[in-house]
Amino acid sequence: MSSTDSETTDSATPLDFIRDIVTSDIRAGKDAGRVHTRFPPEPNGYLHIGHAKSICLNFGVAREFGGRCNLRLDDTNPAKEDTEYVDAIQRDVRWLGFEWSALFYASDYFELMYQYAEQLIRDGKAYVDSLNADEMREHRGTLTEPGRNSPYRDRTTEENLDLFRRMRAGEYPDGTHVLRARIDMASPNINMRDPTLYRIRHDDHHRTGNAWCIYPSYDYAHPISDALEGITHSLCTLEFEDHRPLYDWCVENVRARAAELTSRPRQIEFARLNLNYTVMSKRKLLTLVEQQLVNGWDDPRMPTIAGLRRRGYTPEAIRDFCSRIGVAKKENVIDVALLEHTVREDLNRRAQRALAVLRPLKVVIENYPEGRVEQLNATNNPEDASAGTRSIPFSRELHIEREDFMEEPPKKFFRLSPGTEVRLRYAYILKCERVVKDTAGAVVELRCTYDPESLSGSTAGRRVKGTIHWVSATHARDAEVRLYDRLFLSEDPGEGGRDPLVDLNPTSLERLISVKVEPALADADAGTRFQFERQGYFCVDPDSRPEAPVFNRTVTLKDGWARIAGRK
RNA sequence: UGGGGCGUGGCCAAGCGGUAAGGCGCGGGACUUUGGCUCCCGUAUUCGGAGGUUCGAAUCCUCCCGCCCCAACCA
Repeated sequence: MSSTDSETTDSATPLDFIRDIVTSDIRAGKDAGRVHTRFPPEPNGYLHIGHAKSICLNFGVAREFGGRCNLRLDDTNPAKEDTEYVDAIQRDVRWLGFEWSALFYASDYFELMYQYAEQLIRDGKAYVDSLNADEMREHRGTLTEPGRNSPYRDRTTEENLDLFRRMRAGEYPDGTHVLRARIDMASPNINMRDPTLYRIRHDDHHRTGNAWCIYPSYDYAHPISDALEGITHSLCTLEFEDHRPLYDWCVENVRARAAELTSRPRQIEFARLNLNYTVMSKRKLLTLVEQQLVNGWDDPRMPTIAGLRRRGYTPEAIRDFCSRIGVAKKENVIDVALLEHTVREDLNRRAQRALAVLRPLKVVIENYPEGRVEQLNATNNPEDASAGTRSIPFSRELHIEREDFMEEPPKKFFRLSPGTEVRLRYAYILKCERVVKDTAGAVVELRCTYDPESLSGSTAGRRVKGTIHWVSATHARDAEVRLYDRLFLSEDPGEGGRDPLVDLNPTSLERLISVKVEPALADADAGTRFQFERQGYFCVDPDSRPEAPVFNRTVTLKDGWARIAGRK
């Protein structure tokens, strides 16, 4: 396996308990020193940032130890799965910078799994049960009481085989029979109380069509898939810890009769990622999409890989995030500020700078000649000299940011107010002489003067406290900007079992439709990222057209002024 | 009242018997034509609690407390 993106930008991956285990396994000569992992998503939704943690772990471990990592679509439940999802999953894994050693589907193994199941029956390790779901639940017992054997538990091998074959042949409707492992109905581990191996589902499968009407359960399909692929370390999340004895049971009992299964994969569990102000379950994300509370799986407010991509996140930032959060067994809730920090850090060194005025306020420079236009020199990226410079037009009428002017400024306000001066970025020092208001008293225009001797870079050496961005009114292009805020107001949406939807942030999306941007911006391709100086990082949305450019705000810049102002 | 896990600063996380790394966040300062970036400095006398072993314990032992997961023919 390999990584398609530069790895040098990622900070060194720290060791964690899983890498410790792999290291000692190699040292002990297990699996002849082979390391083989797999990333096994179910194609029933889009991948999210939590999956990114698993992807980075599985592909990362394989890469670091010279091993392999498969992508396996765990498609054992036709009712929920769809090819749209299998395509999206592959696209997102690749975009994150990983390439699988091999691509498999659990459904590739349906015939083999079926044969193994028949062998289990012949070995007396599985039986067909004809209890319905309710009856099965009653027989299962409770957390503190053992279960009771099903009256069908002691059917003969011949009867079980016959029934199972007829299940496959489609002779029975959904829910009438299941194949169960014969383990121990009194086990203190409920997962070992004769778990279901196969159920009847007369559903078309996205890959196998109508070839099957019985489908293996996760608990049966997963260990066998791992064993068939020669997986050595099967990494999954904590909630499967209780399933490990069953995982081992399947591997052992199937291996005993299947010479081709040479490997004995080991399941290791780690804590899934949780992010504050975010929901992470595919079920909840599906609800947001279906109820149209967001604009699809790739809505920039979604924690999906597709959403983050459209929002302007880079694969490098996401990988860096995943390496910083660590891998452990402790339940965790990562502060979304860490995710934001990793994009800022990445984009700060990569994104070209630009001037854009989100909420324009008109400025007329009374002592600047009418009709005159100067081309001023601007730095494309102060963090990267090779990014070069560009020229931007300056003229008598400008737009500045409304919030950069205050008629009655508080102390420490270093921007524009009546009678004060600011530097116009890359241009001159500007002084506010007069405020023009409409009949309602709202400020509609500023009449200003400039200091012709103060051009940026000149030797005048005069300094003012503040610098603001601007754009020439006659040259500016109009654009739409979409400002995103967190989707949920609560740090823990749905906390205490309430509906997470009541925690939705009603203003998570704000569209600004008359943003003024410097001319060159309008022609940028979808996906291009910029820093709008003093504002944040923005990314050209796929909806963007040259005559109607659209930018998504990826993340704001850190705002020291907001912090100071907020204290008062 | 069963079983499986987990408890180190606000959030993560190293640590594996020799005297608490690092990151994010937060606070202060320097620098600054982005109130960005960068750079300094500060931020756990203590590791869920109580006992015990030891010259020495976050690390070993005992008991206790708290939190999470498991009773789908989901994964």
